[in-house]
Amino acid sequence: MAGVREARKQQTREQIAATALRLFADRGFEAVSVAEVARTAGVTEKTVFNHFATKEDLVYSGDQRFETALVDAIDARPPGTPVAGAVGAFLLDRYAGFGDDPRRRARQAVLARLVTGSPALQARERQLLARYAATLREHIARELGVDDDEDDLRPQVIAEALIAAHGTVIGAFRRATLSGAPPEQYAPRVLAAAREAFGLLAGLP
Amino acid sequence: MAGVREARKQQTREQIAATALRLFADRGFEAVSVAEVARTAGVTEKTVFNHFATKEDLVYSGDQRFETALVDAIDARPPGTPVAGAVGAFLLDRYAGFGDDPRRRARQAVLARLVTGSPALQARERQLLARYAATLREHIARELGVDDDEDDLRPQVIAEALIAAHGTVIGAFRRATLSGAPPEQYAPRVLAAAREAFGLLAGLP
DNA sequence: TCTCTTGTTTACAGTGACTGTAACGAACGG
DNA sequence: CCGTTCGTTACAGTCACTGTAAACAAGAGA
Repeated sequence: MAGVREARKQQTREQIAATALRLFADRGFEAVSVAEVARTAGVTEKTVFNHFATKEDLVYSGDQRFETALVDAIDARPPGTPVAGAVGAFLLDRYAGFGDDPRRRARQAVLARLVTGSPALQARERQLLARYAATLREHIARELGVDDDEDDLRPQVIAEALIAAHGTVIGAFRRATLSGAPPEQYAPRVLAAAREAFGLLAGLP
Repeated sequence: MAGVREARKQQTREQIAATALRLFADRGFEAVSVAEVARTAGVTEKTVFNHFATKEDLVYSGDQRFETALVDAIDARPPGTPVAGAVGAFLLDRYAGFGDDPRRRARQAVLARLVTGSPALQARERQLLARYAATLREHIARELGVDDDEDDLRPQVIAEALIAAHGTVIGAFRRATLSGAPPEQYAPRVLAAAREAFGLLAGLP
């Protein structure tokens, strides 16, 4: 099971994703066709779609991690802590570490430019956020002792409000990143704004 | 300017939209191609795209009305009332009138089936909600005396939370509609849930 | 080592949403 | 009555994405 085959496959996948991100960064998401990504990566177009269901997935190939981290944070919260509070703390902690790693920060900058320039990627992002919210809802429903799929909308509203705040903060960081200002300057400001934003929702759970 | 031309154009547009909705209702959104809509409506595919930018727009052709109603409700609120409260009241009032008109209710049922069955339409709906939220944000920012485009994220978070609650309620009505139960039965329950949901956000502005 | 199976990639053909352009014809304005 | 405007058509093309069968290399078993 320690396969040469699996390794090759993974390698192909990463090769494709890396090529795609480079091309997109150079010329924009819409201006590069999947065919060109495939050609540049040295594979067939079909192979690209065997690895990535949509063109947008080429950009959001590492999204699974965030959701698992979020769920882990919820499951690891000290007993008695409300889910909403744990989520807020988790997110704020994550923002605080924004751009510690320069490589990561560079990647964020590229992503910021891509997403702000592409409606398709924005749609994809909304879809991701909606998925996070759905996951969150289940956890909150459990905590509140609400039978999910019942007529109580509070879990979903709380979940969506938290995720909306998250999306808003992400957007703020993006705008700040694109402004060209040095991160040391804007990071504290945005972080303070994020704290304030989540403070609004503190009374929720 | 009282044109025969404009009338014809409008007629063509409505003819296309009606045909499309009928076909979609019969066989599902994805199963009907734009080419077929055009053929059935007696026009060219290009004409369809001259009137509707995307296939999804064929379903959401009457969306503008909601946004203007929302804005009107905000502008018409009694002085001193917070925007968030006015919006909540406006939405709750709207839900209360849900399905008064049988024709409207039938249309809602069709839409419910279409949207729950089509990821593309769900994406479109998220986009619409995001636009509403953006509009709301501007109004809330003005009320709070916040320079929009500044580092204060509260207006956007409040706006998105309200719109998220709206989306949640819509979804609840959809699920109830699709359950096949009579509206007299589920409407009060969902309405109560909606009140509770907006009650959560009452402390916001 | 030989062989049979399994899984990844390719070649190829096709669908469907959407765009651009030039031409046609009917309503408009004078 | 005539030139212009504008909605529609005909046509050709791009691009994301799918299905299928064949090529080929890796894994498992004898």
